[in-house]
Amino acid sequence: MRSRKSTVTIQDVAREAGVSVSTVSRVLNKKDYIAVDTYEKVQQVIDELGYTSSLAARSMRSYKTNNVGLLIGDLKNPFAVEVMKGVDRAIGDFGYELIIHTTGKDITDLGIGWERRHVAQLNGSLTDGIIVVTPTTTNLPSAFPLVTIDPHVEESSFPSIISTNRAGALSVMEYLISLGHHRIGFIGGRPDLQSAIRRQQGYEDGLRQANISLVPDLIQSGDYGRKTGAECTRKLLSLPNPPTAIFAANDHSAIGAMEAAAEAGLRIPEDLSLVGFDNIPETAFTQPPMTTVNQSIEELGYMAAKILVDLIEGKSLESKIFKVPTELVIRKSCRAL
Amino acid sequence: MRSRKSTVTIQDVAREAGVSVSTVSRVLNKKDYIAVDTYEKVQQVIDELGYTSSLAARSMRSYKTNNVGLLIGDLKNPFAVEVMKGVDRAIGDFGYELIIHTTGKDITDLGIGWERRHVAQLNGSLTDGIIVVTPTTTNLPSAFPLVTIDPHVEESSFPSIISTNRAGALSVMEYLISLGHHRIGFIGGRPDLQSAIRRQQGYEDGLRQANISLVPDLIQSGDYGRKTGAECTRKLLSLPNPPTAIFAANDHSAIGAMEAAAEAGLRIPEDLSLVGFDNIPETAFTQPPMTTVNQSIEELGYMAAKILVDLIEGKSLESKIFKVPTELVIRKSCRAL
DNA sequence: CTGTTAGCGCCTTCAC
DNA sequence: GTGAAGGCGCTAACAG
Repeated sequence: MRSRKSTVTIQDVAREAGVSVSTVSRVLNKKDYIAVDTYEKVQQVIDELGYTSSLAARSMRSYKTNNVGLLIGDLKNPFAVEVMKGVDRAIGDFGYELIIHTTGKDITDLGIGWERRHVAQLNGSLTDGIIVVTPTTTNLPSAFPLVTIDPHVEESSFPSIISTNRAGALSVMEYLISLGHHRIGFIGGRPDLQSAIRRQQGYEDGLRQANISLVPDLIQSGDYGRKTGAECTRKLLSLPNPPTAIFAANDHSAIGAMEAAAEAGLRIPEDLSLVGFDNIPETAFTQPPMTTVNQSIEELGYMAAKILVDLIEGKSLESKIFKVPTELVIRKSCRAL
Repeated sequence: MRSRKSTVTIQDVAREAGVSVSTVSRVLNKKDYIAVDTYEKVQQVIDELGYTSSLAARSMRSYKTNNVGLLIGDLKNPFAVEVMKGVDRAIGDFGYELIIHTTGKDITDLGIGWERRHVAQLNGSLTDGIIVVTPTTTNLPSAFPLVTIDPHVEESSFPSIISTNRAGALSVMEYLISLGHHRIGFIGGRPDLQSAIRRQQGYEDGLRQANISLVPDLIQSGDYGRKTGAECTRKLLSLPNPPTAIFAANDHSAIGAMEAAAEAGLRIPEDLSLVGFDNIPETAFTQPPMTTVNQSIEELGYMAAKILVDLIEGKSLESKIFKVPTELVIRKSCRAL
């Protein structure tokens, strides 16, 4: 428990400056007219005492905090971290500040209600609006501006920003098929994530579009992890009729696949073509550099913040779903058959 | 400006449940004895209305928020992001929640006072204590628990966690020298950062310890950036008597150095040995894999949080400076002469 | 066990 | 121009 008075409050400033609290409040908010010397006097005392108004008290009264909230379940998730960077850049551009709230716990350890709780906790007091990253529920308070990024559920009552995972995966398939590949293996991601589902859809759509029939054995379900990527690859390679190319649903799996291929004595791209997804920095340095899909997660965050600010400032939105494009990055892990 | 009543408050719950606000407050805080049926009734209303207490109001009264604050100037700094992950993990372990505050602006655009302002803003209202990453000033409010990570200034009035940059750099030098290198180039980091200064000290100490005289030409001052790393390397290589090994103050510079070496037709490690610092993921994938120093920045964050929690809970500290060890990671970018 | 009372620090009327 | 009073949503004392 903390001692009662250790922060300097507006009262202290008022007393020291010999004015009333309301006068101090006025100079703080630079509104209303104030005598120049009063202003200067107060300002000086503020500096002397190192006074700063309490966010809590202020936001309780003023209903406008100039803060944007960002709710992240789990910082261990690199996706969330990347989003955060984008949001951070955006709020800087738009003149807001950012409050990120996390629990440090594994998202799976938290009850269902945590998102709701945290949203309510921030909104209506500390922040003017909130961005929620990959919310697992639609049941969120709707009284305040709220934007979701990559929601798990298809239909959301809030504006949401999503990455064009399906389209990105499709472009991978088109590329691979244009190179002459027909037997293309797929290493799936975590089945509970929308992104993984969409990427697999893209894989299947690509096949369908080229009239190549889908071979269930060629689809392995992974978990976005490196080790699992390697395992899936081993299974794929031990097939009686192994694939000539493998599309991994994310770069980590793809790196695992690369390792498994090396173990099996296979050269990339000569003996096996390989494509990842995400364009994480490591992919530029693998041997050979990996062809992958850049999805600019950071851009997702930026756009979310931009839209939230529009919402806060009362602008009307053109749409409810905003898509951030993905883009194939061709490097050297694939070859034409 | 927001409409007056869009959040459901404790008052609403009280009215709906037919009890007083204090009763609601009691069931919220699970203290004091309450009749079971009253408890259930209130709890039910809370659920129905989806009520959540306002962080702002609560922390204004209770002086204990169970939140730890983390002040980060600039999320573009990977160091800060890594620290953040460690802090996040720690607060999860210790049962706190985390509030991160950033401005999204370039740290250089902010006045000197920003850290002070933000600390005051969080502490004394929202958080029970604060961690400040690489503070540039000692002039911080001291009324509340506060821990700094890698402060720019040598002498700090707060507990600080620092990385053993000097020792890590020294171990690099010992390694290089044990390999028979005498002409060792150094690519410095941003001179305004303590870490950079310390690493350079380690370089110089290593030389001194082995009785190798310091050659000013072999020391290039960089900025932790990849491009600058390449430039410095070009200068180093064009010396009449070029170094046989280069120690770059961070991995990004080292990767730049690798590129410059390739340009010059030099093979690593055959023609030039190279060591970086930080152990960023990319270094495991460079060609050849880079020898570097692992400094576990994440661990810095974890320890900072641990110490802050001790402080908050009134435990006494053994010391004021806490060091997190660094460790040489030997890969394949160096060879014996 | 529960209601009443008093603020936490601040901003916003409304007077003067 | 400036001060006094009221209340934002909540918890902590004190009665009952």
